[in-house]
Amino acid sequence: MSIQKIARLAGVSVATVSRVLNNIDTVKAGNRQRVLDAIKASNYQPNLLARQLRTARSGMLLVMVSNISNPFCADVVQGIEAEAEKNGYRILLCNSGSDIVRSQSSLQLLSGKMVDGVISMDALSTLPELQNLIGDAPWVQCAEYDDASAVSTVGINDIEASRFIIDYLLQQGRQRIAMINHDLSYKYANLREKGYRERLAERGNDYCQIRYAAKLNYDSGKSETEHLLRSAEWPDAIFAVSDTLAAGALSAIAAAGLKVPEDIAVVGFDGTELGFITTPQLTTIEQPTTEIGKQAVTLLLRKINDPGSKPEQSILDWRFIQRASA
Amino acid sequence: MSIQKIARLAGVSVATVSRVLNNIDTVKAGNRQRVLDAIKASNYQPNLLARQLRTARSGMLLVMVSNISNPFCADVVQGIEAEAEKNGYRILLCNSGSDIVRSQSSLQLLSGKMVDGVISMDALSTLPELQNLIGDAPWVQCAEYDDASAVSTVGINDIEASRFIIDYLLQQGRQRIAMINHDLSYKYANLREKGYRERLAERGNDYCQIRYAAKLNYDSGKSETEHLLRSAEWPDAIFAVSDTLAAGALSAIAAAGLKVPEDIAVVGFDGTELGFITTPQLTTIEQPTTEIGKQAVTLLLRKINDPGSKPEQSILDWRFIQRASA
DNA sequence: CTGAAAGCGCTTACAG
DNA sequence: CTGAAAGCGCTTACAG
Repeated sequence: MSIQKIARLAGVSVATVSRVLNNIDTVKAGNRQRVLDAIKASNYQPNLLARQLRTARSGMLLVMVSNISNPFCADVVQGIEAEAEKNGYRILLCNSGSDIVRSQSSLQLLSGKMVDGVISMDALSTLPELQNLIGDAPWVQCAEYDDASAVSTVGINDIEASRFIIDYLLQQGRQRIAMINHDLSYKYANLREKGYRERLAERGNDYCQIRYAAKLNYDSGKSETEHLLRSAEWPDAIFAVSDTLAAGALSAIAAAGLKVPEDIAVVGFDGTELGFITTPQLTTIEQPTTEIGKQAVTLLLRKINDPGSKPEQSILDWRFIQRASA
Repeated sequence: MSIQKIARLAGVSVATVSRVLNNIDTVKAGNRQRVLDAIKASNYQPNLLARQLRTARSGMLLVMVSNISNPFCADVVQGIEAEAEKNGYRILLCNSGSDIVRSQSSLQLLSGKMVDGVISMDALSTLPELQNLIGDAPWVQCAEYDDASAVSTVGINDIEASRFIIDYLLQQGRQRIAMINHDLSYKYANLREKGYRERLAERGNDYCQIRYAAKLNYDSGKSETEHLLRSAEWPDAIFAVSDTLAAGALSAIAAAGLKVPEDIAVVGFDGTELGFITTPQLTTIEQPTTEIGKQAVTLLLRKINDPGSKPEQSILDWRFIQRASA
């Protein structure tokens, strides 16, 4: 079923059908009605491929996340969706699983003109293989950074947040603060680790133990904590870079027969709903999650509408939330 | 940058460039190399819109979920992705938020030929507005059913699982079993409620209280439980149709100063990781989550490759998991 | 082994 | 207010 057949059915030209489809009001009422009738009668649906090929505009934004199971990601996506919708854009979500082949395949949607721009929450900038797929297409990094700053980014000041946590834990009298970090290919992981190391050094504390979680989930948090508990010198506090990891840490600690926060304090990161579900509830850094998503869309649309505009860096505020775990 | 320009650069016809792009091996080595060089030199990326318009095949599957924040959905999606990837397909995820306008917009990807088929985890079949968008395009309902059975479905036997839970709770001596269900526009919600009602009636138990959660999340579970606790006759057991709701129930019960399972037993549904995170850990029904996703893809591809084939209903096994909450 | 040409289904100046 | 025609960027018989 094509515009051709509708035109034939309605006894008008394809141009007129197209005008009706696009709500161009120069069409005479009678003709409009006949087209509308023909469309209804034949259950015609316009071919988006043809339309977008012609107009070179898709109205779709690609969102690449490494892992939708992480509630933080899901919350950011919600912000993205809300703002995109408000501006007449639709979201396509791709779960990269941090897999380069899958990321590559997703980005073909961009280079292949199926989407108008991309918001990524993954460590793409470290992957030169992907650069030529992105080219200078509209792109913003969300809750992650790009060193070259050739791309717009939105996030929080990770170093400061990290330093704040260390200060807080030291103030509570903790002596041996361990960190459960994410893969260092993520820039935010570097920054949070920097804050951790710097602040401990400044305070003359030389206990420093860092584990790197393969994934930001409960299981990784649990097994990395088990590692920490097997080490010679136990930590008396754990700073996990995501609430999901922190939830895993709590489990491991409980399974070892230890108490939180008495024996070991645990601090999470993100401020997701998980912080209410765990026992004890999580002390954590709250990110302005949906706001990050909204801001990302704003920056992306600015770039789409004015391709010549300069990349922008947007830094939003975080908030420390004290609950029972530390 | 188009195939035309590459052809000009390489001094061959567009047909030859196309052949190189599609790995058709009739191209003479010299020409192939010149095309490859031209592609590299100009960082050419094929336009997917044009290709797919021409071939009428996209290699993409649309997955519609009502809420990616639900870990059950995320797990099913993982199964879908794995199986799709194995068959050379790529996934596009759309988060409908149970919003009809958004669902409609997503389904245009199907009617607009941008994807080859759709797997939905949402209650679409109850929405006649969407039927004409789907038409007879390849479609499978995942963890949800269609009465007309004009569509393939994959899921578990919800009635049986529900009856099992009731039996278990009665056996434990529970007298007043309440249910926190989801919106009845979901067929699975109907089935589980049917199991609940039927079994209670069969056992001569006439306490029956049902709350309907607006969303399958922690917050809804919590507030519906608060409602239950305000009612005249408190339940001594709560059957929640998802682990997320059950997690909310646990919070509300703890906040009311009551103990689980001593005062109130709680049973969840799905068998997600959340069941390990809550305190106490959740007694729940485990669904074969990733398997459901894989099976959905299998059925969908069968339909795509043989459009004339009949819809199939696939019923997988569930498992009762006893943990501390009931 | 290769190229000219048709065509996928749209939109959009342009002319009337 | 409307239609004929060009063209978006590909693929694919067809002829050579």
